[in-house]
This record gives sequence, C-alpha cells and structure tokens, in this order.
Amino acid sequence: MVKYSRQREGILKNLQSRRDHPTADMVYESVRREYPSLSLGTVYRNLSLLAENGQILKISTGIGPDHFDGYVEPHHHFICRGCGAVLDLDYLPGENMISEASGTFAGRIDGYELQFFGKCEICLSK
Amino acid sequence: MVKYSRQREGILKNLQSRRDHPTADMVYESVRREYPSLSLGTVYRNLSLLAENGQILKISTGIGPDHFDGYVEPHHHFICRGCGAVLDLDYLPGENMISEASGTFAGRIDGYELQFFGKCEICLSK
DNA sequence: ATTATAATGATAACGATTACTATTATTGAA
DNA sequence: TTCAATAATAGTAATCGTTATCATTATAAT
Repeated sequence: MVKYSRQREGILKNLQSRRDHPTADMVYESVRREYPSLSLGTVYRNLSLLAENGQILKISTGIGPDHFDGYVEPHHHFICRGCGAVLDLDYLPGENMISEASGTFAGRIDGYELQFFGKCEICLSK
Repeated sequence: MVKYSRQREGILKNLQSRRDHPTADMVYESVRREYPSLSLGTVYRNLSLLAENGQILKISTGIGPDHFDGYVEPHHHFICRGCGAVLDLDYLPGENMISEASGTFAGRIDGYELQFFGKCEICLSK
C-alpha cells in the first residue's frame, strides 16, 4: 500500500517543471529549498519508485551518476562526451525495432533504449 | 608512451576468446588462473584502456557493474531484467540513425548505443 | 481518536571503481 | 648487454553513487 507523501510530490513536481535531466543530487539540492529537512535517501527512494511507475524516466549514461527525466513521452537522448550533458533529441526511428529484433531472439523483448553520443554545441566551440 | 604488458595481453586475449559479456570481476577471476599475481586494479585499468582504443566494448547496462565484450563488430545487446544477463542480438537497424538524428541536432553525433530489455528464454520459463 | 503501517531523516553500509605508492617490467640508447 | 628512464604492476586505501537500517513521524482506514 503506497501512501502519499509531500516529499514525493515535491520531487515529481520538480522533475515535471523542468526540461533538463538532473541527477539525484541535483534534484535533492533543488527540492531541499522547499523542504529543508529533505534527505538524500528519500530522493533516491522516490526516484526509484517514480521510475518504476513510469511517472519519470531513469537515464543511465555509463558516465557518472544516473540522470532523471520528468518528460515521459517517447524520445531519445544525446550524451556529450565532453561535458556529460544529457540533451533531448527530436529524432524517433521509424521502424518497429522491438518486433524486428524479436524475430531473431528467443526471449521476450519489452522495450529498448537508444542513446546517441558525441560533442554538444558548447563543447564543439571550445 | 604505452608499454607492452603481459597482463594487458592476457586480458585482451581472454575477452577475444569468449562470446559472453563478463564483468571486470569475472575477467579478473578468469585471467588470474594464468597470472596468479594479477590485481583487480590492473584489470580495471586495462579494460578502460582497451575500450578507449576500441579493442573491446564497454557495456553499461544501468543494472549493476559494467560488462565487457571482445567482439567489436557492430551489433547490439539484450539485457534481461530477470537475471541481468547480457546477450548478443543479430538485428541491426536499417536506417542510418546517426545522420537522421543529426539533422535535428546542433552538436556532433559520433555514434549511438542501442540496448533491448526484456526477459531471456531461461527467465521466461520460470 | 485510535491504530496500523508507510514514509521519513539521519546515518551506516555497500558495491563498483579509481587513486595512491612503492616495486617491477619494459624499452630505447650507450 | 648494461643502463637509465619511465610505464605498468600489485596491494591497498579512498572515493563515488546508491542502498539498507532503524527510530521517529506522517498518512489513512476504522
């Protein structure tokens, strides 16, 4: 049985009100301004819960800590190898990759994650 | 200036001789049988170096430790949400995703990583 | 109101990885 | 072939991101 908590609501609202892709620590620093007693463990606990429910996205880049995204419509991310920034991409591949990939595979494929790597505009100009 | 080391060669040969996707610790345990004095730090150091050189692939699944792959031809991976297994897929998407995604993006896209998630054959049967 | 229990804050513990340092191995030149 | 320069190592400590623990507080059903 899941009970409401103002901390969880604050964390979700915070993520939904921004279009960047903060880490747990960045969410903590941000939400803490409204709930000064907020604990980092609470942030991690609720980010996991919200991601399991599909209310937010968890983005594992392989570079440093995980990032989180309050925008859950289908889209993909670009990760800058210069500064580590996580940016939204407009591009959505046309083909149905899940059914195509499933054709050659014995298990059950439920989804996929597509990440692009390179240098962002700012890092290119340096 | 990079100098040869028998440890690095042993690590690379080990990865090239297998078609699974071991973690650093699994490589350590395996190569250690040939070089008993091998240190785990040496394994991590060389796996990073080899991945930077493109001689092996580093696979960050977002679930537990990184995995490594001695097979560097273009292919993608399936990650089982049941047991965490990392499996090769035959499917290669047809479209040129890098050039298509670049069309809507200000930075420079150098590559992409595509991972599929679901349940493997073994976990399905449980 | 009372009670059951989920969630919290504070902190300890953990797993994966990186950093440090004295010693060893490799390499290029005398 | 020694030799000197220095890269790589083994062993260990330290770090980072995250999860677990637990006493207290907040929520919600009766």
